[in-house]
Amino acid sequence: MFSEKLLKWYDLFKRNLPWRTERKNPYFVWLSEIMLQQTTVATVIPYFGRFILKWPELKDIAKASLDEVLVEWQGLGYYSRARNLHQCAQLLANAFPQSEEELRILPGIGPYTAAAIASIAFDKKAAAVDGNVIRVLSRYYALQLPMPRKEVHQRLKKLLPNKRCGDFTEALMELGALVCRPKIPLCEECPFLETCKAYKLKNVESFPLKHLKEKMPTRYTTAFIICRQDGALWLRKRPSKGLLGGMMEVPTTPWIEVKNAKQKTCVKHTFTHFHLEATLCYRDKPPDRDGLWVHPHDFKKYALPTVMKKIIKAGLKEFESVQNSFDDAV
DNA sequence: CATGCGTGGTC
DNA sequence: TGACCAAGCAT
Repeated sequence: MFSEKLLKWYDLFKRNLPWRTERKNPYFVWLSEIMLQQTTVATVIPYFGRFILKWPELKDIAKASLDEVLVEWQGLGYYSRARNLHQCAQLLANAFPQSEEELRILPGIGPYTAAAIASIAFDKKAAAVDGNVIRVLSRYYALQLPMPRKEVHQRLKKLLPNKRCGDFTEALMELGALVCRPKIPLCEECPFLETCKAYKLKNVESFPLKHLKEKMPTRYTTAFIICRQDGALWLRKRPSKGLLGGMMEVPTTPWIEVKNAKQKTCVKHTFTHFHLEATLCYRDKPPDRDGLWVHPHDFKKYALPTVMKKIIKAGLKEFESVQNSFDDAV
């Protein structure tokens, strides 16, 4: 029996992760699942710890402002998750629904997360299909489909146990993360070594089929380091939707795919679907009224995405050396 | 259904 | 250094 063998393995090898508490905490499960979307466990752990320290329960984060949530989320990426998290907390305020169907309609909760919360937090019989599960079952059944998600979902439903559904969901993902890894899978340590079709075919790593990706374009911009005599920097808030929605930034020229030959790239950063190269430009007066002065000491009060932290760091460093050489000269 | 949406680690 | 990857969702 698939589920029995998997659960036996899980009991022996599961990790102690901060959201895996003895008594199931739906708030912890929800928060961790949102954070773990497209994000590694190692990256999530410190963020999760800070969130539950600041907001121990759902009702606590429900009282927080979006800006407060974005400040704690800064650096984690995919900022729409933070906006949806905040909205979801406000909608619920008190408690989570327990069915996959009711969870599914909440902001930021899609098919995977709904099934994951229903099973992990409430032990409902729900099939949670994520990247791990697609990889594990694509290999186990040697699925040659280019888009195996639907097929994997059908197969997974038939594998679900009647007891310990939550553990089963976590176990399958844990197997994918620790043993049935994308690269260099540890097949010798896998409980399904003898029944895995991909292993029998001796090409485990070729599953699931990966489609070639288009090369990412590079966009170019000039970022303005607008620094006042007292060291304060001019920042503004980005529009609430889209790329880095609701986060703070230094003013920049439009990000376009045309390189200005004369300018020298100071900061490079890669986003989901393009590279960015930024040139720095120094000013002492803001271009308009859209923004505010922020002292470096107060940066932590504002939600700055990693790309802007890089630009500001490079900008202030450069500014300092310019100032110092000026000071030396006089 | 394809595209937009971050970041840090790894090889 | 750069390409690829990691517990998806919204539109």
